[in-house]
Amino acid sequence: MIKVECDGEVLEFSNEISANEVIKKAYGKKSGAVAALVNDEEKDLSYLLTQSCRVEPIQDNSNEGLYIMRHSCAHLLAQAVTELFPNAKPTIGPPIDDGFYYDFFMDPINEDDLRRIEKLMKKIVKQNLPIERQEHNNETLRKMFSDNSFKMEIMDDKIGQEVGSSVYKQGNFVDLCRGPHVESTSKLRWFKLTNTSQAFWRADSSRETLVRIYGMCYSSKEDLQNRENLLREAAKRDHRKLGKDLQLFHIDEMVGQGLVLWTPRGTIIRNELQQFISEHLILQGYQQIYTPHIGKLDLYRTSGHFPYYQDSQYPPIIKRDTLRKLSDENCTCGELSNLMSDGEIDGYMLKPMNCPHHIRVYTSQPRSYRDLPLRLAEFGTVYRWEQSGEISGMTRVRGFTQDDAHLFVTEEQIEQELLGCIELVKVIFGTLGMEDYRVRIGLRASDSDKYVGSPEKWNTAEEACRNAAASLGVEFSEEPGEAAFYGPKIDFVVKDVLGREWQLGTVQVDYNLPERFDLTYVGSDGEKHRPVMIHRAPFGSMERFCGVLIEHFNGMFPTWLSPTQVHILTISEKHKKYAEKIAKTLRDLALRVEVDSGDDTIGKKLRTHRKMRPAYLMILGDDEQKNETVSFMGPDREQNTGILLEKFISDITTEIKSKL
RNA sequence: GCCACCGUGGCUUAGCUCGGUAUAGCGACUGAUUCGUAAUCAGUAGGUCGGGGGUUCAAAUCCCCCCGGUGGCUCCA
Repeated sequence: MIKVECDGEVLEFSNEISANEVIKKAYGKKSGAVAALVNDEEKDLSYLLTQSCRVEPIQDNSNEGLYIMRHSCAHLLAQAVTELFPNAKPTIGPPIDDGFYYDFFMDPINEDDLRRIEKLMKKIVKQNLPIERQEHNNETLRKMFSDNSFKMEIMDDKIGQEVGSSVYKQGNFVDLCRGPHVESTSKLRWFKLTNTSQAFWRADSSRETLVRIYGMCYSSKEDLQNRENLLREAAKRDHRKLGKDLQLFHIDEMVGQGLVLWTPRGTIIRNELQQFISEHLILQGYQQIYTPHIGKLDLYRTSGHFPYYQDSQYPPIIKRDTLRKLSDENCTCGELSNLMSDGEIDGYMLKPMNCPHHIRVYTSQPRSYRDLPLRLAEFGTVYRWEQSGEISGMTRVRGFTQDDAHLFVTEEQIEQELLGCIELVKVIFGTLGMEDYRVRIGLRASDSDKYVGSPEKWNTAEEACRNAAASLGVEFSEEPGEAAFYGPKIDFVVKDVLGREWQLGTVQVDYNLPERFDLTYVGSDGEKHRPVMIHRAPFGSMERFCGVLIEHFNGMFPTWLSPTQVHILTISEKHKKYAEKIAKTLRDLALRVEVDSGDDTIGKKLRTHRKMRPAYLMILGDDEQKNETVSFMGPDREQNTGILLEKFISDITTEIKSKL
């Protein structure tokens, strides 16, 4: 007698019975179950219950259920691929957010192949092939997959020599897998293959290159369509598209990859943001500085950025005389590079970060404990040679301006100063309504020796990071191994419309550079002490932040940020004078105003100007002119007719001042 | 950097499979119109098809190289 607890009731069976039968009995035939939870362990529906236990269904629309379906869908993909491309070797195929992927060792495929594969998958779904689990010992498994070195490698690592494991079979396709899976291919109706890419076996670029095929998979047609709609909508607010449409920035192939040209309208947004930050810097006791865009190689030899990070830097600038001399001596590029690394040749480098310059501002004067914390801030432009394939719009570029600052502090001041930094980030994100961000604390990896600074100092700094994050009531995650080699950090990560995460603000503790530059301050004891540095950039970079902001606001910026705040449209040309008069009044108040008194119809003008998404669209005609009023549509899209100009002015200026 | 795909006037785009110097709309400009809430009418200008090379009597169309973009991979001190 087997007693099975299911849906709060205890059912009794005289013989062993499958989880599926029990669930059907308790929940009916259309339970929506794709797998079962047997004593809290995920099992196939076909799993045979041989003794008393608890059973619950895993629904197809639950996170766990979707995960299982997506995993099964990956198998379905592999079945189709191996049928169409018999030489393809399946490697791994996990479920991911919204779908799945599978990596194959095979020749690259194109879009047509992808559609052929998808078609075959649909056919297999219709065939309603049962998906069966089989248990095998290690020896048998190795025989089964002897022609697939990748699967063999997985077995070497994961399963070891002794233990047997399971495979799943559908039709003629068998895959090494611990499951569970849906019971039949017919359960996998709502999927779509999305794209292919190249990946490396074990994410190691020195290993085999694989063809990765991505797909999405849902439990219902509606969910799949919703996802497709979401992606379509997201594409519309892509900052690269809006940046072009709204004339916010331009990236020109003649200027160079990843080099942003800020157009007049985009520059307004950037300036407003910088102004906003500057105000808060003053409140927090920062001092702003300017430093040049280049520095001597020696500066970066001291900081350690040269020659070690050469791959991600623009090549150095060598003096003309030196180059000429070396050229006369038939010096090769390799020799030149060595001479630079050795310090025998000097030159200049575009700065890949601002810290060394700021450090030299620190050392320009003797410092005492009374000077600390010294907070030096700069909107500093840096240049990094990002891989060409990584560059994208404003979010990943080769030249960008950080809202950077370096705080030189005593050991005891770290926590207090971290707190200030986080507060600043919080104010900025709060003002802009960016509530959907996460805080990540990067800590040491326990097993690595790449870190500089004593373990005691690290403990203090890590604790300070935790306390800073916690005391502000921000939710945060601790991630060991995410720290920089020179100190722990707090990162602020936001998601874009497509769910991709972007790191924006960052706060980092640094024990390394003070050491390398031999920074000191005189303490109250009259002795020299080593300060600690804190790097922080609440926006990260102006480019990335604006890119994310464009998508966040869908191009409809709050009035204080809007490149053009009021667009004045006239009903006919005879209202031109009145429009100019209103425009002048508003411009005198430093409002950004555009006037369209052309001969288009009002309908046409509305259509044209709405495209630029100004904060206010103002319409002026006979009624307004006669009564000295204005009519407008504001950010709320509501029509306001016959409003006194004074009222409009007081409302819009209040709105701008309070950054609503 | 790697794999796949893409690149036609300011923007969107037809043509490319089966080679014979390019299609339309928006925008711009000119004129008419002076109009009350998502496209007034007519006309004009503007491209040699991302760049270079090759095949050919002839290339936007076929081949090669390069540049740029998109999606991923890898990377992000």
